[in-house]
Amino acid sequence: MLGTVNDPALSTPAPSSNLADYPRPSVTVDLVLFTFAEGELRVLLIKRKHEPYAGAWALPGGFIGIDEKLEEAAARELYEETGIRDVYLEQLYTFGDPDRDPRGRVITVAYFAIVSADLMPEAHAGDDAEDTGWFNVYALPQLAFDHGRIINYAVQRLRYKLEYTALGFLLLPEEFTLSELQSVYEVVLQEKLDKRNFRRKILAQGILEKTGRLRYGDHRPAKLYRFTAAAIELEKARRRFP
Amino acid sequence: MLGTVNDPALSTPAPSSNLADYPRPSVTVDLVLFTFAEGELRVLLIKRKHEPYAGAWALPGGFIGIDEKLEEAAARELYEETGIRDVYLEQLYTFGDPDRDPRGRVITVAYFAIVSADLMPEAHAGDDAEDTGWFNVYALPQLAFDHGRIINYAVQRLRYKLEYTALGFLLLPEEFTLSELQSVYEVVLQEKLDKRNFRRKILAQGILEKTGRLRYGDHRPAKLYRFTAAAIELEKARRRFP
DNA sequence: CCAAAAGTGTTTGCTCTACACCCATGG
DNA sequence: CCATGGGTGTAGAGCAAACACTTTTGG
Repeated sequence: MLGTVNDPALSTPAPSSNLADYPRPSVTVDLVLFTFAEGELRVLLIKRKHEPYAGAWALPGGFIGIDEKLEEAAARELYEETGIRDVYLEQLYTFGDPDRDPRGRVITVAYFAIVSADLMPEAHAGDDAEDTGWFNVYALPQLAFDHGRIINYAVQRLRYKLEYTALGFLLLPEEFTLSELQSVYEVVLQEKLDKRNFRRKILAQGILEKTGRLRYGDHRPAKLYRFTAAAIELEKARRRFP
Repeated sequence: MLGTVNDPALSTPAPSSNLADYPRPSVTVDLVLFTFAEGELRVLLIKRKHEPYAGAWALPGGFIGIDEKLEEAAARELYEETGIRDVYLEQLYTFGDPDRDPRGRVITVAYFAIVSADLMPEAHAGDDAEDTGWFNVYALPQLAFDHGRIINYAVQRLRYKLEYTALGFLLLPEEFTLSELQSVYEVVLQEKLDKRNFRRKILAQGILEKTGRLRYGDHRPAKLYRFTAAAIELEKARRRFP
């Protein structure tokens, strides 16, 4: 039999169906962190410093601590590898095919995360990363492990969330124009939307308010909006797949 | 350092960021298997033979094999513990709080499953179970571990699936009356539906066909329907959260 | 013939879609 | 003054909800 019961924090002596009777896989968390900047839907990747796949781009993530909740591990790994904190986080899916990692059996619990472009502190590479970068979701480099598949899955989830909830605001800065918001929807859903219908629908939900400020650009200035505090609380509480 | 790399099927020698450097949790799969019988939404439970929680009711499940896909492990455990095979199966959520199992760190990947009442062979207790039984979801006994929470989560997912897909048929026998189908929706969604609107909507989808047979009961006989083969394939392929 | 479940249409309001022109500013 | 994106309303179609009575059988 391989391994031993390795949790010092728990006391019950192991009885008949002993954990030690079963080989144990390694378990990691990986994060798909989205943001929206310069008209692109972007995902955060790190360049791996170590084998396997040293030098390849991969999702931030790592091994769970033996006394750590899964979501805590996800938040910790993100912070350690990139310096980013306080993002919207929810569990995505668990990927566990036996051959997904050349080192052995590694099961990964993938998390889905969103950060606004303006709250996004400059990502900086942590210990396990040579570099970090934001990549356009529709133009990704070759990825380590099955991370391409994980990102595809996360993009589907994001589309779904945008169609059925108002979580789009998490991707944008605090203030934004309606055209910017529409652009988020168009880029994520990959379809063109009618301007008048989009505005009517989004305003009818009563979750936006004018900030009173204007964005000055090359031409006619646009009114700036923000999501109301009430709407933000409501959406965060809702989480249809917590 | 605890443990060793324990996957004999894979060959790459472990390089720098070694799996052996991290303590490994145990990983199990648990299944929430639903069916619908006698007007009740029911879930399959087994009575545990071993500690911890010996004698308590729990979800069928067990440790994953080290070379086994997660979904395969779920199907295998279900078969071993109950003799049931060939069910609709999809991943539900991964529960991994550090204190959810008194034996130590055990992460469980929960699966969501549905079987028709008629295909359901008599469940028989396997090696790890003293007994098995179908329980009304709305009248459950005390459950082992965090299995109550897992079932709640699965019921939410089932409601969701019924509202947005036509997966209700998986819960019923091959032939059923429209009133029986409506009753599935009412019991799962916990709301009363209008008979005429329900029938119109479900028939408009074009996924049902008359079998030509009738169900004779106490009173006026009801026409029997089945789902068309095309509709079944379509729904299985769709899986919005695969 | 009575009890009980099966079966059947219409009206109304709401939501979604398609669609085109004027406005305000910077250069 | 012109180029550019910002901003606005309406008509028609399709969908969802409310609502009550007749039919068929078993006992």
